[in-house]
Amino acid sequence: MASSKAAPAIDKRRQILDAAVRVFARQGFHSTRVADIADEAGVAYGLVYHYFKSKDEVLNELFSERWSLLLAAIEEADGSEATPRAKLEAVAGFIVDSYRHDPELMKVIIVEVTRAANSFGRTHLSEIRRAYDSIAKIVADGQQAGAFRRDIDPTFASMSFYGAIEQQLSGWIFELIPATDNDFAQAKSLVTATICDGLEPR
Amino acid sequence: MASSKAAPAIDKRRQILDAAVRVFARQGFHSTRVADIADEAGVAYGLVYHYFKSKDEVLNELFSERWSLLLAAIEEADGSEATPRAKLEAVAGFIVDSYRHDPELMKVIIVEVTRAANSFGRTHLSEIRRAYDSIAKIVADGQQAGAFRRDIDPTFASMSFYGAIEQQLSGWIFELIPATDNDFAQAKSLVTATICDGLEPR
DNA sequence: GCAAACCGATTGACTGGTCAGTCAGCCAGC
DNA sequence: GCTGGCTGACTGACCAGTCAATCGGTTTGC
Repeated sequence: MASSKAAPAIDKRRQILDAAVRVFARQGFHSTRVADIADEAGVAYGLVYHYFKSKDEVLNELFSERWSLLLAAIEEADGSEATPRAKLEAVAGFIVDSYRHDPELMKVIIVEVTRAANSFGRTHLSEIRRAYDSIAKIVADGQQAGAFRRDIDPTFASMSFYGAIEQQLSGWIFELIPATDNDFAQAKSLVTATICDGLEPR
Repeated sequence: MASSKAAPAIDKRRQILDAAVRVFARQGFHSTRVADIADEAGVAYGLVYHYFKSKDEVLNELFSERWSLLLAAIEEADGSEATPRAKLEAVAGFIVDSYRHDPELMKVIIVEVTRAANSFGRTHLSEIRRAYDSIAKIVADGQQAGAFRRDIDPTFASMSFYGAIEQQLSGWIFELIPATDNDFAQAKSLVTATICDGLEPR
């Protein structure tokens, strides 16, 4: 082969993960056979089990890789000097950009984990919760600083904010609403505008 | 037996549907065996196939029964003389009450259909979309009437509104947030307050 | 009245097909 | 010639859906 020395092991592992994203996005986790992943990756069936304990572990790895980035992004926004509103906008922006950058991966994460209460959602509940909690903290600090009204529970606001964004992504995933670069750009500011300013005129 | 003439057929069918809700809610659709449904309903395995073409059809029936009520409720709200904001509040109220009244059924519908893009979501996409569209219409009419600002796309607002509510239900379903009668009552008004007034003080 | 034919509801053992995961060995590079 | 990444045929378990048989109530014929 062309590549001679660099550990091919890591390449193959990555190859399998990337292939899994494509196949999971196309067929969904449940109707994906391990053979489909191996085929898509161009490796032998058994190699999947060389790198991963099970089919589940492939999905777990995909989720954890990405979710940790999201958690880091939220915490970075929270730690910044920006206004609470700008912090929320940064979070929304990160999520939208994640989708723009790799829609298939985000589709898999949302459809198979985040929204799958009975299967993988259970497994990753604590990681998912951490995201909600961090967003709630941004809101609570905003209330403390007088930037947000105090009669809305921060946890509640956090769920609404995250729910609104995820529903947008779902709309794109389901192809219920158009998903052009322009829509992505709009979504970032509109989510924040809706949640912070409200639908009623000021 | 005590009951003599009334068709027991219909009872058994209902019995199977009700049992299916419980089992689906407990184990999820995918890890539910048809035998589990039959056992829970106290009927023979084969009877499930007497009343339903397949395991899928049981879930389809459960979804359609409930979703048609939701669509009717949204359209009734839309047709009323209330303010746009009150219409949204009525929709939120209906959904929250649905959960309060039968959390297991709502759990099944949300987890297995509404949020399952790759399986049943696909099948029922047009029914789901109809709900989003009806909510968008309420928003659009509100904009027309000057009650809502016009720089937020009605489809976008509809997704945010519905997403915020569904995320609340998900929080209850996942047991991430408390679900007392008081929380239900609060949620109804807070969703509308958040979406219509926004987080920032007026 | 009564029995026989009838018929839909009900039963549950069985089958065919599907896959996740195993494992015995191959071979490329050192 | 050894090591470990790599191969893919194989197996055991699982389960949706089938179907032949039974049950129990109703109708028909006399």
